Amino acid sequence: MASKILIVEDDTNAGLLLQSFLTSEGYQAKLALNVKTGLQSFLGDVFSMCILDCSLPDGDGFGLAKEIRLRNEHVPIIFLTARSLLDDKIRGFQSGADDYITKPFETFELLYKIKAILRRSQVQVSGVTDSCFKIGSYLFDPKNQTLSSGEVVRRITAKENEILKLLCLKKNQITRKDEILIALWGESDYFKGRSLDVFIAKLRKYFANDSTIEIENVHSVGFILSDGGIS
Amino acid sequence: MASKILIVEDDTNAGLLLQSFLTSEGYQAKLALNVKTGLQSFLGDVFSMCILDCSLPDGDGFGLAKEIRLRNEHVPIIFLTARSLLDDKIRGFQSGADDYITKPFETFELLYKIKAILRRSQVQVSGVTDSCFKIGSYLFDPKNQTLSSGEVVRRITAKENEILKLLCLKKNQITRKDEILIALWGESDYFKGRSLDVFIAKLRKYFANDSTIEIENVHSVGFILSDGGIS
DNA sequence: GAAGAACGTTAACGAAACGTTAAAATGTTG
DNA sequence: CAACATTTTAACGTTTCGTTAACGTTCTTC
Repeated sequence: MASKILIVEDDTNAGLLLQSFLTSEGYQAKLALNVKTGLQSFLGDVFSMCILDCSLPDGDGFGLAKEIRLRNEHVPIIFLTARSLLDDKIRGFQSGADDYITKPFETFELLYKIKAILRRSQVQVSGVTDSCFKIGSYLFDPKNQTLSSGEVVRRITAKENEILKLLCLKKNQITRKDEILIALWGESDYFKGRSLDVFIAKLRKYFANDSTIEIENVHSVGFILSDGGIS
Repeated sequence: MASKILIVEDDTNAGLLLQSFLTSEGYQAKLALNVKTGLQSFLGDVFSMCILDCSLPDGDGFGLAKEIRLRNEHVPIIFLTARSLLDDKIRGFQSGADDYITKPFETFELLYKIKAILRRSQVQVSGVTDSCFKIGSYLFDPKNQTLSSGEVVRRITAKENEILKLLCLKKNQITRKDEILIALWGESDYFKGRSLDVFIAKLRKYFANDSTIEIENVHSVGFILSDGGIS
């Protein structure tokens, strides 16, 4: 699975160029144009690395780095500095950055830096990344039993967690009812079935804000979790 | 315990200057003047990081880096390049370097790079080494069984220590209850579980002064130690 | 379109889990 | 063994979660 990299850069030209370069190198690059959407993007997915411009229209990269650090202690952060001012570099490192690169930069230089940093942080990320599901605007972390949307993190119960995990493993496909019942209760009778219905209702409520997410029922067969978007 | 840094640099002036600077910053710096003594030094001790000059009298830093990599997959390597040639940088990264810095350099810039790289490589081995954990405003030293806040040092008991260590290793993540029970008692029954609850209550009391620290319960699953950061 | 089965949702109940304090048991040290 | 520290058990109040019941809606079949 390709590493996801978040780019926050207000210069659209430079941003798109960087994005297409990283994509061509086998990464999955997401571009945001300001602090606000940058943070939103960060909260809405799991990234292996962030590349932040120092100066942004609605603030600066340093503040954004701190916000990101608050939420994730380990994700590597690289700064893009227009000037090679020592002061900028130091501010970057103090905000929790791992490295910086001065514009204009040689793309291969950036690529090698990215590789070096990812190599070092891979062990860290791999444990968390593979276990997260993106469901519409929500992020589901079955390991921690959390369902987060932007700033809001909701901790769900063990049973809800197990059911949602099964639904996610077959996203956009039918998850058979008896399959869930056997997996969670070890047996499949009328009452367990009703219990499952209650849990489905609860999950639907959690996703009520996002109209693209649906848990459809397939009569007397099972349920389908679907979100309109591309995962 | 100071981090040991190996410097391999043939320009004695620059080498000594760098050595004394790093020493003044609290590191333990060893200086070697060529590839041969550099490798000897590396093999004769354990270093947290290597800083290599590109051009050396009896070879170059790239070859040395490869030799070092052969023996240690993980030790961070920083190159000093006289020129800012892209080619040199790429050769450096290909030899397994983590970063480079062009001479003449601002010492503080190097210092921050060193800090950033050490921070990242320390996290990796944190599961192995019994280093200290930072928990909010507290410092937890599992080796000495101490929990200190400012001037105040409290010695905690063996069981408290073990439990807190497990929680710290998974900070902001769920530590499963049965995992703790098996690790400490070798079995997981009702009474051991109640005992664990008592210890959790004690730990909570120790952290009562710092409202950012929480030991949350995840019903029938386990506990989460968190200090302000959002998981 | 009528009847029965399956589903959607809400609320209430009770069992199990948890939080905390104190006392009893166990271990340690001089 | 005596004084002390540590751990376990007991006890009691509080919280949480899963199940069930109840009632309404939708779907399927004849």
